[in-house]
Amino acid sequence: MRVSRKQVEENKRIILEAAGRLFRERGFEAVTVTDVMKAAGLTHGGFYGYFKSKEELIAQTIAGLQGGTEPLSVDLSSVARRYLSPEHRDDYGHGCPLAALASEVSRQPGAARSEMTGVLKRQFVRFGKIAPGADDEERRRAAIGSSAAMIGALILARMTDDPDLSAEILDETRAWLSDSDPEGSASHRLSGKNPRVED
Amino acid sequence: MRVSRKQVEENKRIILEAAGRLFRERGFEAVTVTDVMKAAGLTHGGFYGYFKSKEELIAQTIAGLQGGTEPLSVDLSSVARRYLSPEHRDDYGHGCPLAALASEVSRQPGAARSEMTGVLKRQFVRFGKIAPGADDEERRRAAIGSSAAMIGALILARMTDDPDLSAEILDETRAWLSDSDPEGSASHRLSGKNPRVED
DNA sequence: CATTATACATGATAGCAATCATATATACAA
DNA sequence: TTGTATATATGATTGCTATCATGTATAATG
Repeated sequence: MRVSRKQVEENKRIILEAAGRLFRERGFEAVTVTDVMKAAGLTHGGFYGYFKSKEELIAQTIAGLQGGTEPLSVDLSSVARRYLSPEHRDDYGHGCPLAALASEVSRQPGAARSEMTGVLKRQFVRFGKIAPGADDEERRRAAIGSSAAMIGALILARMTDDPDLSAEILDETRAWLSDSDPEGSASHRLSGKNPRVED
Repeated sequence: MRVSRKQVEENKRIILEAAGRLFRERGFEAVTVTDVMKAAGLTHGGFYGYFKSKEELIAQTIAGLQGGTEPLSVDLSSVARRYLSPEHRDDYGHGCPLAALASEVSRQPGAARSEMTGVLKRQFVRFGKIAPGADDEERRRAAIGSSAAMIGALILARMTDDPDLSAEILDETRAWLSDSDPEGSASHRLSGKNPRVED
């Protein structure tokens, strides 16, 4: 049965939201078109009215996964505390799309990769604004490095079946990010001076 | 036709090697049993003489993927230079199993996860021996943090379809790892003092 | 050398998933 | 209100993949 135009728009949003959650939870391949439609409260048949193919669904889903675009108002240290928390680790469905999907996207066709590249570029810019560093170059470097460390740590913490090791990865990576150099000075990578953040 | 026992042993090694390469290149799901057997120079039928299931093949493949167990004789900085090189980035098939497969392993059943956990633990121990730090605790922290950063960076560099961004991720993460704190002191995370490494 | 066990090939089987075909109910236009 | 367009449901279809069944050549064994 036909539904209203507003409902169609709403349905598309619901489908993309369901896909975003399911893909992050189970990956692209393990999620079927039927799964997505069912999660959206519809049946599989209507799918091709919305998308040309599953491939297109994947690309559009990634395009919609861009986290908030408003500037972060906290320092990187707070971001790391939340990012590297057990809660985030255990919540694939609502967590960081890069940690959940970057590996799979590597093996996806063009559109998915370019959409996810957009997500990544925005992430670096956002982080660059709050990262410590004397100039823009240093801040961008810190944004890239600490993003890689956080994403890598989350992936590893999710991978292992050893709960102690998983917690250790989160905790030690967080500490290592805040830590400074091996001499134990007071400098902190993530909480150092940053001209753009007021205390 | 039956083959010699030596040949059987050899065939199993060839199958596992082919699987290791194919899985890292394309992931577990995209590689079929037939693909693996063909790459090993056999046909699909014989597969179940070697493995109870594809799941078992995956677990045994991961078990065989443990990189060298001999201690690293270089410092972390050299390791990072090779790990974060374009050559490693482009060689999925022979590269780091953690970067290629950690995300997928998260969604695999128990055996695969525990085998990969073993790979990870050994990696931390190996890195801990050459990581900078005043004591074992600091060195382990550095091993975990820099592993996470390198693996995360490789995953992101492989994901993006923007060649400049990909190179930037590798280069900046390497520099960030060697860099010290935001104040620009002379300390270096990866090349700092390490009592166990002689120059 | 004769017998037996077995590794591998060929060829099902069964199930699942993407995609397509068609029917129907209903929003929308007139 | 009437007619038409279309969103969705139901139900193929097609192709792929894991797994199994069977035959056969040949290594092992005595």
